Amino acid sequence: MDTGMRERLMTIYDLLYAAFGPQHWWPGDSELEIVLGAVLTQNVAWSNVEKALFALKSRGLLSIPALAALPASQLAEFLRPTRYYNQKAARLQALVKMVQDAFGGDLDRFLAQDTAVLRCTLLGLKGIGPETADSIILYAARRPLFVVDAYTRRIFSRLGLVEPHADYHHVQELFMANLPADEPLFNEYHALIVCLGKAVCLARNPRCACCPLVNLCVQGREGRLEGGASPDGRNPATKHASRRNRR
DNA sequence: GTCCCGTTGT
DNA sequence: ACAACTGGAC
Repeated sequence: MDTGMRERLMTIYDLLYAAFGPQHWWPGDSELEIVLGAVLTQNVAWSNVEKALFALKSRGLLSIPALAALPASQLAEFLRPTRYYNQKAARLQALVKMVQDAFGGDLDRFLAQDTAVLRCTLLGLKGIGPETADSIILYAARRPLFVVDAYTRRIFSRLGLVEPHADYHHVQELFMANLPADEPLFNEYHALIVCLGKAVCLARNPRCACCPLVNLCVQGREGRLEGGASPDGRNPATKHASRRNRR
């Protein structure tokens, strides 16, 4: 384990924690809610996921047998706020039916499987890719797998620690090879990344002026050096400079 | 108009 | 590499 890189990753963690505080993830009352939320939040704002989960909860449908028995078209209506509602309805039902058929509807027993086996089973389902699988494993099964999402890629490529188009496994290895396999740490770290990603390190107009990591960041530093009084951190000089710095 | 805790099939 | 899936909040 590269102690220099470990120090850098922990410094970033400490700065994020100081800025945003503990996040207490996953937001949800049950393991089933975590699993459903992990699928429903794909490419959708969490506020929309909450609407869908509330629609199910208020009708007493937050159980594996109830979800499995629901007509797909009716489930899709409840999932409408989460975009791709037809796809997500079919995929959620495939998931809950698998737990019902292969594990007698016992979600705890499904989640208690060996981590590698669980991951393969999840990845074998349509609609569950690496991020969703790892979210379920970290936040519902409570195993120390680092979750990589679009925010992680964006933030850590802007920090200059990964290539902009590095694949999922490569980014995951940056964290897992340099940090202790500590479930509470991975839980909080990913939550803090999401916090920074949605409030500060935005895709088009990053708010570098109020970023707790600005002193560690290639883009943020350039924006500041080149007269980046620009509150949104976007000016022609910044764009040009960051392009020049790419490999 | 911007942004969103992606995955699949071409 | 890229389109399809295809809603709501600020």
